Amino acid sequence: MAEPSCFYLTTPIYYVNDAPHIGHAYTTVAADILTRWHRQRQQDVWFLTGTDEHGEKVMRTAQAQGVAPQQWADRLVGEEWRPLLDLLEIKNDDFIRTTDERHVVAVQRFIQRLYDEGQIYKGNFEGPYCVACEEYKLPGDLIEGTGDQEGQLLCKIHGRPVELLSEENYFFPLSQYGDRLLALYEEHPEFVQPASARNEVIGFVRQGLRDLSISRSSFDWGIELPWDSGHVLYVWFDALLNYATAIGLEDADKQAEFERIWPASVHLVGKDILRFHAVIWPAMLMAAGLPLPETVFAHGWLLVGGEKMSKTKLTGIHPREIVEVFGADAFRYYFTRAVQFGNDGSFSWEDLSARYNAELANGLGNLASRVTAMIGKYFGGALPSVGGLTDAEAGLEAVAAKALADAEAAIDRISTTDAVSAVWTLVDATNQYLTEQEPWKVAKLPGETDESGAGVQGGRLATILVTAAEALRALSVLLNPVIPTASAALWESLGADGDLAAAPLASAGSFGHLAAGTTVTKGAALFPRIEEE
RNA sequence: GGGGCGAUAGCUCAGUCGGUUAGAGCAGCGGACUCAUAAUCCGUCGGUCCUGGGUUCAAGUCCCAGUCGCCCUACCA
Repeated sequence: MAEPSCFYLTTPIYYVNDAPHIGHAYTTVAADILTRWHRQRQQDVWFLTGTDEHGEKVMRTAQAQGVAPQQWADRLVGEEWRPLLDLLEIKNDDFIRTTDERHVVAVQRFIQRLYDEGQIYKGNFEGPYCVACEEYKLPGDLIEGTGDQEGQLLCKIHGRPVELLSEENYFFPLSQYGDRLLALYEEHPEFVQPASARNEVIGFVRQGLRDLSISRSSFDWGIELPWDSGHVLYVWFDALLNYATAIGLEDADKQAEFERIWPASVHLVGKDILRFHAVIWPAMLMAAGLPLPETVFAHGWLLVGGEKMSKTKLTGIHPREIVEVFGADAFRYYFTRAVQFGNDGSFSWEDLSARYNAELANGLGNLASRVTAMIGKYFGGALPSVGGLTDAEAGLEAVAAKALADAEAAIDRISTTDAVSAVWTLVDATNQYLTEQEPWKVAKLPGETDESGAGVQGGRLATILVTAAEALRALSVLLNPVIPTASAALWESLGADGDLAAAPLASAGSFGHLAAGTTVTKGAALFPRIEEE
């Protein structure tokens, strides 16, 4: 695969029906880690997130709260969705709302163009409608009535007879795209990832596609069809277009920007909305003659107590609950490390707490602490000059090189979990290196310290501590995409040169970057131990 | 009804193309060490790879049938 000129990654736009939970945060964090990683490679990156605000559900929720839909959306975006980004240290380049003027205008132009080209037709949608559900049902959602209701079809959920209703709608001929979509999946196996998601999509498309009703006339909270003000656009058709409208689709003034950024490198989605992204979205783009995204990546769910987290089952957890106790870095680290990206994974407070203490506090935090403390103790906080290197130093540097290479490869296959695992080998190897080299004992050997007890430049003690400090420098670069706050603190305490964000990722694969004489300070604990409450 | 995913150590999970004695982390147990956030390091205990068939020189891995769990089936990451 050719390296794209711009790494363009999107999260789904989140439905403003309710406040975020850790599942939404999980997606956003993964997206942030991937884009920060590419930026650390000094690559051109664009990272988009935002909110999906139209549709019947938002309208109803707003009504229930006694406010206009726009007010409701404004409130949730202002009080919940935007603050979530700050809470989690998300570094997005843009935030689009489907109620943004730029989006509405571009969507109308886009849909008008398809209409003018004859790619949208008017038809009758007729089907069994459940009044209680307020929606059309599929044959599979119905059961045969018995007794008094013999011969009637009943809604599976409500057990009451459905009515045959018809509605005049506009349709997108999705059924015509089946073959082209299957060819796409075949020719570009990377288009839908992971493989399990790809199989699911292929199986679904092989069953045959139905044309998609893309307008609604029963409510008005949506984007009006420009040629028929009695209809609003189906919310998914509206929502999917955000990925393109945000960067200038259908905007003559932003043509250059659009061409620079599009197509998307990765659309990150939860597996529940995979079909929209892997079936409808490419079909829409094909209809418009636009280049297709490279990859739609479906990740798994966070399970609580073995089940998909859900508000209705009271297992929804607000990200704030975790961040307030453990911090944003820990949130970002934990979900990345503990849940294999692409699979479902269990969340529990016990596991979070255990990993925080074992890996962040005892592993990385304590390592930083012991190294900076010894440089303070033996060298007054001034990094000494190295002496002769042994196999042990070369060995540790080799671990750093391999950690970098493995992590890079993992990021390229969108496995943030594997990337962090690879990086962590350097944390473990450095702790091990110190245990084996025993600098505290070396400090007592003759010739390693002068009369005042200060370490000697270029001695064995100096070499060990500089090597450990170099490993820490590499770690702060490698971990910057994952735990930016702690990485910055570590970088700072090492007195490393320049801006951490500007430190090329490649520099983490080798030692010798810290200048002798650099001031090393033992700062506050990166991850203070959190005792059980 | 149709479809997908999963089941591997007490817990959470890896396991590539079928290939030696099935791995990691945590928890447990034993030891070493004292620079450090009661930390770190080493060793060790621990498995009916869901069940039953099949293919194969060889199956956690492939095929068939089943059990259990979760989910999708067109508006929840």
